[in-house]
Amino acid sequence: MFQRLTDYIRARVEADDESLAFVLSHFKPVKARRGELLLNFGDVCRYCYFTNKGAIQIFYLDKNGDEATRDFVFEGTWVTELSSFIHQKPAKESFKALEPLELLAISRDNFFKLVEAVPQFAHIYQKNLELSYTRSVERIGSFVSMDAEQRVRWLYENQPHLLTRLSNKAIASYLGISPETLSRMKARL
Amino acid sequence: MFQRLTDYIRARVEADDESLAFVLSHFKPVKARRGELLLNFGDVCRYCYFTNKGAIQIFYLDKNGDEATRDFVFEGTWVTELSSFIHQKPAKESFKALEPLELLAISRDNFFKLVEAVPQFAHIYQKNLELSYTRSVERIGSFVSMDAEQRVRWLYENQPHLLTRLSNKAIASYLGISPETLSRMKARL
DNA sequence: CGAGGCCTTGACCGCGGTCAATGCCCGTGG
DNA sequence: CCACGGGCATTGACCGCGGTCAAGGCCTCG
Repeated sequence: MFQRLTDYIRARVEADDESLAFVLSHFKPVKARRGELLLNFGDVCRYCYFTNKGAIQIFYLDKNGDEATRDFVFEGTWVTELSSFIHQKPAKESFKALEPLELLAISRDNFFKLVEAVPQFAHIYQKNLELSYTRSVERIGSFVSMDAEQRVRWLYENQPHLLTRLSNKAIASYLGISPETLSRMKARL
Repeated sequence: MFQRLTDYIRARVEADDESLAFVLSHFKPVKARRGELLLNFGDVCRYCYFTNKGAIQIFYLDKNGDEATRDFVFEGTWVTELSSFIHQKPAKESFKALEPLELLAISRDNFFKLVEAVPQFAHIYQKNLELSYTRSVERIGSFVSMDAEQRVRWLYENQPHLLTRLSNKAIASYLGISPETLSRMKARL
């Protein structure tokens, strides 16, 4: 249950058994079925999750009620609606299980207690913020500087694993294009 | 010269005079003229800047060689190409002075030395990462879930100060639309 | 003054969205 | 075991949002 998170931590920081156990003790296992909503926009995001297994779609609803994907999350990474999580205010995004999920959940208070108390945990948090921010910046760049075809090419070259694991519909909404357009472009490449 | 940064720090953390002076001693003043490039994509981003005065455009070049704006930065905030700054590898973005600039620059090594040595500085860095990431996430949401008109409206409602301070051309490239389209939409609102 | 850049407006066009039809896959129940 | 239904992928036809091109006016700065 905690094996993956243990490996994750040990791969990133030096941690004695006691600190590690202390950190792990603040997480509790959570499961979700395919299609289940982990977070519904409008609700407060009470937890930060470490993903043991599965795939999650983070999305907005556009004016037509269609899902507009902000990001995907897979095993070995974290997921939370940071703004909602930090300030415990209503979330603007929703999380949906695209596959059966095994997660480890930690509450806001416990999370920041660990950040204060365990320097290694603060370090992991900092590195994650840096990485998440850097990825977001790249993604913004793709929207302001590329057209639909260039973004599809970019996905093929930089995130090919997404193509094999996710539905066309999900990928299209991630690229900000319609499923039909993605289908046509795949046929042309 | 250091007044604004001093105020900025004091407003965010408790810091004795000695720590504060220690932090400030790692920054050096930099000026730039309107139109000057602070960073050219392909070069390594050697500094993180605190903006005392002025406005900066962070942009990519699209396939036509036009500027595609990832973000704007004004006095009282930080600017760096984080990925390039951390790993000292070539930057994908460029920075341009839209107004005469007064900056305070700190090198990568000094920056992370302060993060390690001064808890208050680490805290400010963490809060900034959280805020920057949160803003980026919102911006990605605007691209996947809104059309051009909705993004213009969003700008009017959430960032009206941009409209008075920046050229239409710059704002259009920030919204991912052409200057002509922005001009037409402004006429209709 | 003149040159260059920006804003605005009009005319045109093409990328990509929408709508609809078809076929496939797969889960569910008779 | 097969029939049925729902969701997704694909393809074609059509259309509209927004980009491109061009012209004219204005402002700034050399």
